[in-house]
Amino acid sequence: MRATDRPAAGARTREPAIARQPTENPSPIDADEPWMRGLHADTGYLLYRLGLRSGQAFNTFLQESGVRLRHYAVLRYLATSEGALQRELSTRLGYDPSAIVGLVDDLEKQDLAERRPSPDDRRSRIVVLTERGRTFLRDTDEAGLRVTNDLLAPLDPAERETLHALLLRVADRP
Amino acid sequence: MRATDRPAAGARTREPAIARQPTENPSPIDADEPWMRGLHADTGYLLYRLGLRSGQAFNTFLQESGVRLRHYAVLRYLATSEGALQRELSTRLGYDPSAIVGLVDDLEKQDLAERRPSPDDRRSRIVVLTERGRTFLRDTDEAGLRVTNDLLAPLDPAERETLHALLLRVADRP
DNA sequence: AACAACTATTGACGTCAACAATTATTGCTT
DNA sequence: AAGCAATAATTGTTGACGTCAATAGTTGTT
Repeated sequence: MRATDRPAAGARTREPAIARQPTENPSPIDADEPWMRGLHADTGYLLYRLGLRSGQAFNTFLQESGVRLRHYAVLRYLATSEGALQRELSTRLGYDPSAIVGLVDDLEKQDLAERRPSPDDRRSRIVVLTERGRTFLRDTDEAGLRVTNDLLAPLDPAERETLHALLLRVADRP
Repeated sequence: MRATDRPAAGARTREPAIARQPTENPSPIDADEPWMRGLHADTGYLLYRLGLRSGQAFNTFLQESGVRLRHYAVLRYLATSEGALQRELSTRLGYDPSAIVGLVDDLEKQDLAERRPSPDDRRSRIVVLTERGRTFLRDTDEAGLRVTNDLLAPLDPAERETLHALLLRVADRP
């Protein structure tokens, strides 16, 4: 990959370039200069954009359930760990501690999780799934998978597997 | 205010997990249940999370430049299309029309882009890059690539290529 | 006993996405 | 040509979200 070669490509005859009538413009990506490559040429931007789309898809799926993606993430994490300190939820899920407060509040209001005092440290609260939280996860699991499958529709199973593995590699480093 | 905490917390020793909330789906609790797989088992969630990380990385990179990721996206789009209606920016970039207004406002304030009246339709404005916008893209291009490279550090070039191709396939369907 | 570090919590501030409503303009219909 | 639906840009509002600062209660250390 070219690192620092940007040798005075200037002299771009500043064409006025108006009135393109671009209602159905098929993106003329003939980049004679590197800085004018399209947005989709950047993997980071693709990730950003697909992340938004994925989050939206998940949220609309969860919309009927009363919880949102962030709550769902907490629930799923609790399903694997069976009890977690709020501080742990914060660091593992990447949310601010102050955000965890509200999330657990909401989950408690819906009887999907509950706080228990920690026997070791009275500062800490241990958040655990309730029975209703468990059945909620069980009932929504299938539909949740469908959301992802929908998102990855253009890929065949093998490609999805590859994508997942690559994303995992990228993600696994705090 | 820690007055009334957990009133009747008496018999809560082990949670024998009897479904007192009879759902219409009486599936029993098996050993390894699918609904308790980790969050990272879901590609959609991985995308969501990496998208957030990518967006943050881009924003911190752009922070010094005075613009943010959304502005940068507009600029990059303008670099390829050389003039676009705000409505076009809205649909192609996925932002709400009302968001485009503020973005173009900001870009105009910094003399990175400007609105021009459309000769065909007086309702429309054509947004074009200014000369300063072009040099801005040219100057920040290299650092922008570095952000993505940093994000994809765990992957070798071939894997990045694969990932990019897969993401492109997923993204390309409006 | 005093003090620094930590956990959960609250509050404030700015960003951001999703909608509804408004203004100016266009195109269609009659 | 006059009325009317559709459209482009804009304004405003609402709620979600991330970040940071500050606080109360608690722990461990000195």
